[in-house]
Amino acid sequence: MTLTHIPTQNHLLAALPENEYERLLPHLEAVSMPLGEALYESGGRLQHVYFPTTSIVSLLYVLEDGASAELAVVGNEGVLGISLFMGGETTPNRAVVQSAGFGYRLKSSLLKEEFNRAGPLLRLLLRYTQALITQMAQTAVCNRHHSVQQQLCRWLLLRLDRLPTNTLTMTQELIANMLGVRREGVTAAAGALQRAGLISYSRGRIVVLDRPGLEGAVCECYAVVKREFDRLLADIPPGDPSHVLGRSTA
Amino acid sequence: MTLTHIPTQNHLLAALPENEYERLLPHLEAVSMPLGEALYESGGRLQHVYFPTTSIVSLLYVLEDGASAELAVVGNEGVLGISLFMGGETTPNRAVVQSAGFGYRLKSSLLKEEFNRAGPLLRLLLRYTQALITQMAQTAVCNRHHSVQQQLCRWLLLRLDRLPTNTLTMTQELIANMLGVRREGVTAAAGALQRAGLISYSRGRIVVLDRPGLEGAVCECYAVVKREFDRLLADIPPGDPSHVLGRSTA
DNA sequence: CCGCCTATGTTGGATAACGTACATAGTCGC
DNA sequence: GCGACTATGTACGTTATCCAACATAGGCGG
Repeated sequence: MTLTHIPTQNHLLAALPENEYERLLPHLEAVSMPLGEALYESGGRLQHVYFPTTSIVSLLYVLEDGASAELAVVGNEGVLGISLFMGGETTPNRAVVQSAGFGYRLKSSLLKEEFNRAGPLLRLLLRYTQALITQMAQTAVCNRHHSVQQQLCRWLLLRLDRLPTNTLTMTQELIANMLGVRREGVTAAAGALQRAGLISYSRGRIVVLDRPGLEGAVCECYAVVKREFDRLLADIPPGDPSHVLGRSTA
Repeated sequence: MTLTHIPTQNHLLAALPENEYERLLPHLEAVSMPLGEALYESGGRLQHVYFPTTSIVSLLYVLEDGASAELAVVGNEGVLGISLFMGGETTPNRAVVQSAGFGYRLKSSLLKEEFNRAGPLLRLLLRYTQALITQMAQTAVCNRHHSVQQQLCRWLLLRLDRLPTNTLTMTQELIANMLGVRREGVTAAAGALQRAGLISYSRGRIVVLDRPGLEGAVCECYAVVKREFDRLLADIPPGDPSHVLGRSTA
């Protein structure tokens, strides 16, 4: 149970060398991240960077007319608030918790201090940022060229990779907001996937029945992003329990 | 004439403190960047970062089926090859020269050396990278929600900002590749803009007649990107001639 | 000047997604 | 169990973009 509240469940934190991690540890504040919470708003100033452990956060852009689109999704492989260390302080989009859970946060001032050491944390965060850039780029291309159904598959798989279960809690209405399409479009695409036996859903509860099947129905965009994340964050061990325990008891 | 070959025509280089700039100067190699040249291919390893002075480069993503889309455009305000300092070494897209001109390049090894100093160059490049991220994000949203005509306006204005003239050399076929739409779609959109008296074009030569008019026809995406670039790179002086001469004669 | 090549213009039909409206059907609280 | 609410399903016509094919027309070389 205590395992659900250990910083090294976040892959970036877990990848830090022992001494770096120890230095950071006293400053990492465990936070609950409830569904729907906005970590930051467009143009808003962040006070912390967030390292999700069991939550999933969506980077959304909301247009003036209210239409929206998801730019990227961040889970325990990543961090929120890159504009703090990139130097811009703010960024013109929103970060909204899409799957409730926990995470750790670090005060902006502390992060910058760490960053100025130009040590492993900097290299790690920049590497992750490049992976995030790839995800955003792929989203741009996918938006242009692929069908709603293909994009829905990509969307599902990106979340599946960041969850311990094969069940997602998310209405078609909200999915539509994120894909930037109408709700009916999602209904049609989801219906087709259900008829194909790949997923099953009812009232906001989506169960993935056939992951390989989904991977067969998705466009190339998913694999490209996954491959880049794997490549860029290869030296970052995913939550190895002994590793985690070793640290938490140290 | 010699002014066309001065590194400080690139805004990033111009923004470096005197001593930093002087240290870099001997290593900056002037290069011609002819139309159509690929600075790097998808997944290809870069040997240099490029600082355009009079050229414009397009970051393109090419899908497996040959369809393509532009992710961002880089001119004398920026730099190409961010994956070298972000740590990924490669990136899954192409960089193609869209408007012939000149630029300067810096060996990858030298850049990393500079980068490890964690000085002004690092901060500058990261700041620029955030601006680039904004441009890519906006492209993703624009692809989803705005019409071909609006996107064409955005495309034109982004280039206009990076050129000393109001004339672009680019066929509708190539524009279509970059916007990720059909050539006929560009013909239709360009025709409408021409009838509205905003542009005039013939055989690959586009003249912008009414820039304010274009700005009225463009979607919000252009202004968002421009505002972010201005904000993030505000302390970076655009090519001030005396500044340039002062340095080049120093 | 002529022919070729390339850029642009136009057409007609197909498709995907949109906007609106309304129908069904779980789920929750009383 | 009943009503209200919310999620999902379905239908309509509209629009934007796509695909394919072909028509003009500028520019360049011989």
